[in-house]
Amino acid sequence: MQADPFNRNCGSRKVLDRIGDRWSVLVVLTLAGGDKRYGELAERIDGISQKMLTQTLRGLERDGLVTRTVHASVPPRVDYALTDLGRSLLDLVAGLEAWATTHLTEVEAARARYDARG
Amino acid sequence: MQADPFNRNCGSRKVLDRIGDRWSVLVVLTLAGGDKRYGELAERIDGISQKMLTQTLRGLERDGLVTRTVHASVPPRVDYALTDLGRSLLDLVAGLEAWATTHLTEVEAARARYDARG
DNA sequence: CTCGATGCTTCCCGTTGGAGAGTAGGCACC
DNA sequence: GGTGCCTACTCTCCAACGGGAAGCATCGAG
Repeated sequence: MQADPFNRNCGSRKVLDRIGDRWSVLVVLTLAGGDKRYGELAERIDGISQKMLTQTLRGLERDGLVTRTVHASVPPRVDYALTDLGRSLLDLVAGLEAWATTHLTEVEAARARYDARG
Repeated sequence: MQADPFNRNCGSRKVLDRIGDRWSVLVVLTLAGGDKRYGELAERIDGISQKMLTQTLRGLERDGLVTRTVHASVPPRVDYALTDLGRSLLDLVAGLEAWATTHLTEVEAARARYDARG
């Protein structure tokens, strides 16, 4: 069986959904700078809800992209870090970020043009 | 003002959401092979609803990534194609697809491990 | 003995997305 | 002339998803 993201039942579609997820991209980018705590991630990624941060981290952990380390202290401390697999995604998501920032003005210009015509 | 996708109000966040969208990625990949009609896209991208296909195409058109050409014939014919801007995304989304397919087995293994521990 | 810190979890509700039926408009066949 | 048929949507209904806020568990500090 060949991997084919265009087939909705292929596992690669699910993988693509995960790595293309809006929050996953930002979490991975944030962890690029080294281990981060839950609160640090929440602070850096503006607009993410606690529920979605937890959910995204669980998904990334399940897929082997990040590790979750609990320190038995009070108050609790949980560190998240990229795995080797997660680090192999870094170039790609950094590329997405770079594209978004460098082509921002072109996209906004296109948008203005489109909206002007209606 | 510097573009920062981590800020929820920055335009680059919206651009990142668009190019990281599950359906946008698949539409762009499909259009990589040349112009496609609405029905061809719907057929190729397994599992997409008509509503989301229309919505995704409109979004991509608005952002200047694809063009929409209506041929005044009966039955109607509408062709979609990538713009230069859209083509500049190709390497990136092809990279995502490649990552998904090549690391599929690793991700599935990680998932099985995670689920086994629970 | 209450407060605060931290990392969640739960509840409520508005928004989003999927499924499927309906629409427009002219040609083609009976 | 009526009945389909074709394509690219558009509309309607409903389930699922995501945001916001509040609750929970733990233990030391004050």
